[in-house]
Amino acid sequence: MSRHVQQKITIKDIAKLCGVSTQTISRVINKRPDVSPETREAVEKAIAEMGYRPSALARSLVQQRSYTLGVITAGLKYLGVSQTLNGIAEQCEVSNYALLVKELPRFDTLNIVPVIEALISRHVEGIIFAAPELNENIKMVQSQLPSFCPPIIFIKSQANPNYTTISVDNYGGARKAVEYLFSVGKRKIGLISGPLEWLEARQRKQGWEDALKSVGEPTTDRYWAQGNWSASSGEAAYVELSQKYPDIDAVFVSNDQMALGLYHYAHEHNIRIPDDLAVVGFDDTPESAYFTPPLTTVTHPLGELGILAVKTLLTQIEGEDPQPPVKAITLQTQLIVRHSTPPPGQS
Amino acid sequence: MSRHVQQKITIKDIAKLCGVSTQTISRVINKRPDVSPETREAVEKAIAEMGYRPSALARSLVQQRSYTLGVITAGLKYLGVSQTLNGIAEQCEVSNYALLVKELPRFDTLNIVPVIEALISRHVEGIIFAAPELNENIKMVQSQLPSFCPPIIFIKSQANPNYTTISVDNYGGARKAVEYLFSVGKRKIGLISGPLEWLEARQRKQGWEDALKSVGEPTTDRYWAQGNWSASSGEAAYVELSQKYPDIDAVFVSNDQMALGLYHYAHEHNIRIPDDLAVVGFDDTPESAYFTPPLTTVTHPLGELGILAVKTLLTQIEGEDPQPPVKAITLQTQLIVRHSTPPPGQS
DNA sequence: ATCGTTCCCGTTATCGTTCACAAATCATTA
DNA sequence: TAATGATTTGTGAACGATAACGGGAACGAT
Repeated sequence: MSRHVQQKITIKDIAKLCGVSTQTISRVINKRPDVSPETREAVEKAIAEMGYRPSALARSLVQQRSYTLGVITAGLKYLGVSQTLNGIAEQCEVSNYALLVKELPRFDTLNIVPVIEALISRHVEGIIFAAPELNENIKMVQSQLPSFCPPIIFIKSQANPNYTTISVDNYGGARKAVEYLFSVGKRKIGLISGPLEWLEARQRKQGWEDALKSVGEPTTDRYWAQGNWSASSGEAAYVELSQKYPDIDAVFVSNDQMALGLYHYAHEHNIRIPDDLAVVGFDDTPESAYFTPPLTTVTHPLGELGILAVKTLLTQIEGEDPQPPVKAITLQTQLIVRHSTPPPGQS
Repeated sequence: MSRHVQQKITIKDIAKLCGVSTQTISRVINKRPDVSPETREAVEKAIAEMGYRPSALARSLVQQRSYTLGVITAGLKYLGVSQTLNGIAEQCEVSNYALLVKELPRFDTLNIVPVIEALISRHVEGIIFAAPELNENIKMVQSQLPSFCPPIIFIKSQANPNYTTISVDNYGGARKAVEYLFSVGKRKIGLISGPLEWLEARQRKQGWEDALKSVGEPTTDRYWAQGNWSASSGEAAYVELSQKYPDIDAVFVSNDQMALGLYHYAHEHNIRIPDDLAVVGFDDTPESAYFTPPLTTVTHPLGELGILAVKTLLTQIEGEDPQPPVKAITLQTQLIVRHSTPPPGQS
């Protein structure tokens, strides 16, 4: 089998060509001061002419540093995950680290040992676990981590005394959404949640519950239906809600796509938004501003999440402290009021 | 600075522990037959107990094979790119290759030498260039490729005698869309294109032009406005079209998001879709089925694109032929008729 | 003339693994 | 009995680079 091995040019070739030792070449490559200007120039010329590229692999081996991070994702094809990955990738470029991506076959893949091992065997210096927390997957992962594991950060998962986590304030975002609906006079505020296996879905649900409780309209498990994040499930969930609770006058929908499904149904059945039914989404996808009517929604700083994960990881890796403190970072959300809800102050 | 070097366990530690040579350990790891059952068992036990993981780095170095692919992307935060990346990542997992991701700072980054070098220095065995073709970027890239470069595949770029390309039949998809609009009685069929710097935008525009020409309704550069793929630009482009050509009765919009922008305007101005204005999009995003009315659109097999890229690359890498033939693969699209156009047969 | 610096460069060992080959052990056959 | 073969194991070099150390040359100062 041809490996396209293409007779690599190594540091030795350059050394021979220049009539100096490999060490001198190494010094030039690494821009060390102790090389005479003439030698340096000659070496640089040879490097350029031969098209020599130092091997990061060999360097990693001897230096015991790979300048590589690993990220574990699931559901890359969905917008949320990929936006976070985008943040991670961008920050890696900025910080000059390479990025190794492992995609899990499913959201709730439990046996991640081979995945972690693949990363460790490639000497990543840190790992970002960017698959969503659902069921007990994170616990499983944590229990499976090998004893010698590089620093690892969990994105979007519950704070934990042993591991650094970076998440979005789903709870607060949901509360803001519901409190706003209340402030504009809505009283029968339903919830279309994501699948409750998902931590994010539970957190948003809790925000909805607590918001209503705090204004004296407890839900007692009513006015609630569950979707699976997809538009079609959002539509189905609303059908369920409107049948069970015909007096519903607002819905907090756990993501924008399900809200779109709801819109679809509303348009077909002449339900006026926001007059008959106010709607608040979650995620602030770029499209949501162009729904009809434009969707009031909660921002979800997915890209920042990734950027911050890399930055945090790098401070751990490059920091002095061999046992850096565990942090639990939470990013705040923001309510974007558009026209699927009455304007502020109205009630 | 702490590197968390964590006194790695190496093959030597295991060898010492078992009282055999490292070579024997290597044989066990690689499941070679020439080890006695007892030794093998003892070694396996030691490996498990010590939590030893072979170093893929060291292995890559000596074997001159890294089992790693590199992918160069731009605009990961957009759904299209990330779906392709998803396909690539999935197929890499299946084929047991690692994946190194480099994200370009901009779509039209011209100097990609450092990016390619970063990949080569990490000994990737193949490269997938998955940034869209716009302006002359691909030519630039190709002219910059170092003489010793692993096999490279260009996704979504023009066929080329020197490099393997994998693309989607944008032209054919556009033709199908326009021909369908014509077949249901629309005659003044406009185009909202993407930025013409993008090859994909040009190809779709060409499909629109040729389709109209072939039915005797040449456009002579009329009935056309340009957007930038975003919903807001789609809205603006339609405003322009409808003012210049008030008799317009259909639009082929180059992606679903711009179509959403158009919808937004249409709803606000009581333009009935499809009666007053038929609309066809492109991409078949999951949301498009939940637009009001559900959008007729053209499928865009982005995930397949990635899967195929990896498979093709691997046959080149693992194949016998040191100079595998250049291929130009084109994936077909499909028109999905929903309710933003009249049903078939009507005219 | 001797010494100490500074500057420049080379030597040797090392990172963790595999390859090619050699050597040892044991059983089998002439 | 010795030779043959099969099985199992070890040895040294190599992959491509860097770290640590040492040595020679040139210089000024004593």
